[in-house]
Amino acid sequence: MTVTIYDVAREAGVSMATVSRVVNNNPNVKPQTRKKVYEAIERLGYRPNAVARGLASKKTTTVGVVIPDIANANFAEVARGIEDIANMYHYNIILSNADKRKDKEIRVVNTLLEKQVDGLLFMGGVVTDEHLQAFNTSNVPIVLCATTDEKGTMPSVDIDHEGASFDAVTKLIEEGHRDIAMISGTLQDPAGGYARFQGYKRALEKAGITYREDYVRVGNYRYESGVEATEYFLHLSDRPTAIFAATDEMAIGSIHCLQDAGLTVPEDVSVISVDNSRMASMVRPLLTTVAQPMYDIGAVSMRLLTKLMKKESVENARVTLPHELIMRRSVAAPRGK
Amino acid sequence: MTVTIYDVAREAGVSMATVSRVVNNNPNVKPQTRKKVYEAIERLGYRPNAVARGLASKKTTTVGVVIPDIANANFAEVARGIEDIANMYHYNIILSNADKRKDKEIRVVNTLLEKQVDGLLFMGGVVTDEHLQAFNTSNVPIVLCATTDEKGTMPSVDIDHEGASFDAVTKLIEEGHRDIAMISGTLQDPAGGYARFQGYKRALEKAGITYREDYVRVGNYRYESGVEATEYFLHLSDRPTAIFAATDEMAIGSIHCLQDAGLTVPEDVSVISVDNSRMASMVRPLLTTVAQPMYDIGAVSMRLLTKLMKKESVENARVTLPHELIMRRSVAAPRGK
DNA sequence: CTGTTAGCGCTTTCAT
DNA sequence: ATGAAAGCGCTAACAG
Repeated sequence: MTVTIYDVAREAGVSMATVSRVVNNNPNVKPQTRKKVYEAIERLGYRPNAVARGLASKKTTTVGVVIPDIANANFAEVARGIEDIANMYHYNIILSNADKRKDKEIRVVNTLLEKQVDGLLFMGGVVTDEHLQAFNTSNVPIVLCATTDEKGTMPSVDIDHEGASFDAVTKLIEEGHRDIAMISGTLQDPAGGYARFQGYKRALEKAGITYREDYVRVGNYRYESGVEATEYFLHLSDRPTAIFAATDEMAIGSIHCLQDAGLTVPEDVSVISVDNSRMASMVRPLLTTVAQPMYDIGAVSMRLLTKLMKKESVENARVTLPHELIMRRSVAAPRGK
Repeated sequence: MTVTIYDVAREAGVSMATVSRVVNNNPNVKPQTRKKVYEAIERLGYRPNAVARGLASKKTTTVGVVIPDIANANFAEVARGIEDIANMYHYNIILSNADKRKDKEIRVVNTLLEKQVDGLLFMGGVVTDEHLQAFNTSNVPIVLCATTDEKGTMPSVDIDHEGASFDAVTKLIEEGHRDIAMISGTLQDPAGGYARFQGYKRALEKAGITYREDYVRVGNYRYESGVEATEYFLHLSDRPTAIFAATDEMAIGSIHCLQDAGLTVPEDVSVISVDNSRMASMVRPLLTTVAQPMYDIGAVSMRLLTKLMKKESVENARVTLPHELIMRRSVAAPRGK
């Protein structure tokens, strides 16, 4: 019922080996023979079985990608970068969602490895010792994508979260702000959370501004937590003149909360964030934010992985991509300056 | 170097068959033996080779999902629904992006089939005869997800795009509007485009309102095209009192364009759309929109696929999920009513 | 409850 | 340029 390479061989009057050569574009086949084989393939509607091929050749031309949350626009963008480069090098990708849960992440890595992927891209999230342990059992290369491990033992591609955050807050300071609040991500998250918080603190410190605990609220990256945090700030006796949000989405929540309270952005309160998601251009006022090159993170990490899979030498297996401040309309000098 | 089932067998002093049985949770193994095998597995760090297993058993416990655009929030949501149900039934999924391009869609379907997926979910986009032809070569079940084929020959789960659109426009009419413009998607797209346009026309017709060509602009589903279309409407001598956008994103572009022109929504112009994406709650005013159950579309289609894969009988292989009007703040009666 | 033995459909030496 | 034959690592009768 399924037509195999053997059927094609018989139909074309050649051996399996020859059919295999034709299918794999091996040049050592007489054009005439090649033609015969192609015709037989056509006639029979033969479709190579990638599973059998994978078993025989020990290569699947497939790379596994574990993504923390497919519904997250940032990760989706990274995935696009991965896809594009994977296509270019003729790799297929298996995208597996891991729900940002450690147990599932590890399970998914193991499943992918069982499926004999030729390489693995591990995206986002915290990389614990348990992760490292799972990674170590692999005999195919793995690169971290949009995350890094503390130890620095794995190949990885990421941006400088701390620096991006530092730049955003510094911009506020340059505009003359001193009362700067932050809507942070969870501090357990080393990249989007902790690092950005550290950048905020460092910028303050450098400008000689004393850090105030009540100027920091921890959010969950979502819109709602942006509005909640901002509500809190508005109730403070000396409310901030500027708000730095760890993500665009929280920043937009913040802007709307401000506006709903009758304040105008940026005249009354400035808002800045990091991400530069598409939504940043879909608010009024347009959001000033630090752009992270998500697509590039995907592309570069996939490119790195191809090198590793081909056992090419790589000069630098831990790359940090540059970020950039995108000036739009949500930041201005504080009132009276 | 790679440890195989044979190594485990030797280490545990049993046969390959027994190891296979414990790995596959076959009850016909003495607990003691089972234990021995588990220990050997542990000691050797054995990881079953899914490729070999797939070849031998002719089952991969993997289903292929072709997604038109992974960066599209709607599709991502569908994917989540698929994922959740797939997990529940212990299927892995291979997510393949197809860039909304027909050639790539067909290529991707073939690749997935070569990889011997046990079933296929084809998401979004137009289903042409060429698609049908590719689907026909498959000997595993395929279900259309968030789309249908005109012919009605394939299993599918979708919503009633025409009806959703009709309901949105009818809401506007009930509020007293008669001058209703539409920002449509491309008319070549049968679901999000053409069907919604038809719904608009039918609602108008039913209310005895004459259709005006200059009240319809074709957009590309994106924010910017919402802005552009609305600019056009604003230049009309008798500008509409309400705007119906085929997607939330275009609706938000429309709202912002209106606001930038000094108009207020919904007092001066009402705006309604269909989608109910998360963004609908991230604008001012909050967007009134018809909700499509994207997650459910994914979940239901995956569930349907599992039945098909198990050759269970299904009563109805073409399901239409209900939509629902979500009243928020972007619609009001026209001025002077 | 356990072992033996054929394959699954293909790639890959090794000959010729 | 082509063919023969030996696996790849596993499952699935079948036998016992």
